[in-house]
Amino acid sequence: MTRVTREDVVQTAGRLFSLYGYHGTSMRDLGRELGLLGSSLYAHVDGKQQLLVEVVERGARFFQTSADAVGTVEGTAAERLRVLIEGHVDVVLEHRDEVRTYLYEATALDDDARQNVLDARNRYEAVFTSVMKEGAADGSLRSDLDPKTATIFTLSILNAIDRWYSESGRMSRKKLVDEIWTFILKGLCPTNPFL
Amino acid sequence: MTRVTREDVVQTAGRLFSLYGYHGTSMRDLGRELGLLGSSLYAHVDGKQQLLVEVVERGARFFQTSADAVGTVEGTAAERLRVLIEGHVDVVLEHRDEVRTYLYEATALDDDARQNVLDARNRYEAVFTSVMKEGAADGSLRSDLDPKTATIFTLSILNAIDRWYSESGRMSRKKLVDEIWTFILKGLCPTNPFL
DNA sequence: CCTACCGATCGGTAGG
DNA sequence: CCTACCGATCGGTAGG
Repeated sequence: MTRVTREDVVQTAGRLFSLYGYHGTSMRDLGRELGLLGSSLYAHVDGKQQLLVEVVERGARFFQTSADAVGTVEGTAAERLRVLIEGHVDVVLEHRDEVRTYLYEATALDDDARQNVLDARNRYEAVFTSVMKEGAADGSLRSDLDPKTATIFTLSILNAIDRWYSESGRMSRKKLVDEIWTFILKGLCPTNPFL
Repeated sequence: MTRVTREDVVQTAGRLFSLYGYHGTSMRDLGRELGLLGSSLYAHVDGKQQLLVEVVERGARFFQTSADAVGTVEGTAAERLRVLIEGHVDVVLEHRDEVRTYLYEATALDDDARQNVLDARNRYEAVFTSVMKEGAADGSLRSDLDPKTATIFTLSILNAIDRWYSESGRMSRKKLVDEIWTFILKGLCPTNPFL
């Protein structure tokens, strides 16, 4: 690495935060990873908390960008849900460090920034919930379950992916999405006409 | 609190670890919470890492005890799965601090203890996977899905409960289990004969 | 369980 | 981006 940029600092911070947590990462750790002293980082950033804010904001932005794109998708609500799920999986697997930090280190944020994260999560969740409601209306999804609860269960599966899935394993990303889709749509029930 | 016991120390450590993380909790924080100095804690425990090990082990033990009980349940695999799910929900909601520390702070454990946690998780997961396989065999669950993947998805939903569910909210614990059960069994698909 | 303390490490700054 | 350093805090110990 010839020259450390601010971008390098933020990215590496994301990696260390996702691996060891915010409180488990020192500015000296971060500097060492980049080949410079901890104190030299302050030429690039204001402080440690700013790094966390920036990494977490990136995580939030990736998800929101994915959700925004679904507004333009034509078709049934079920089709839009499929697109939402694909987008979520892509975000998790392509921005693992930022996503992990966003999901698990937000508690280390100062009050204002933490509230922003909660707001962002609620906005993102609301997109899923809307689609669930639309699905009940257009008949492409069940109408008798609580859309909010269904959203939470769906996101629980999606957010946990980074805790077990490895792209180098025997399950491809497409297969992963298919498995999720089948599980969420059809469930474990055996006497299902779609089998 | 008249007299601080070792049990008080471990329990309070669990609470702080679950709230602020292992690295976000100092021995002085823990002492303050108990009304004594950080250095006084060493009359009760060997060190901070020992506290983490103990809290995490409790989390693992609660889950394993729940899973062990299902071995005695008669009936179909689907019925045993339902019992496993009820047990998991009970453990999460009755031992939130230990469970959160078990799930999210295991990375702060020393190598040996962390390996023990991974082993314990695999043992517990294997109970679910066995039941999924039995369900494929006895016809009470679908036979065309990967039992390992179905286990992961189910546990993803169950483990995320502590991140959103509040016992003081409008959803009772029984209703929660019912919602999970319906979602996992029947999915979001509308044209289902069980509706 | 407190007093008094240890060496190590923390986030961060001044000045170049 | 380094040198040199700051006050604060860390996990932990000796001795009572």
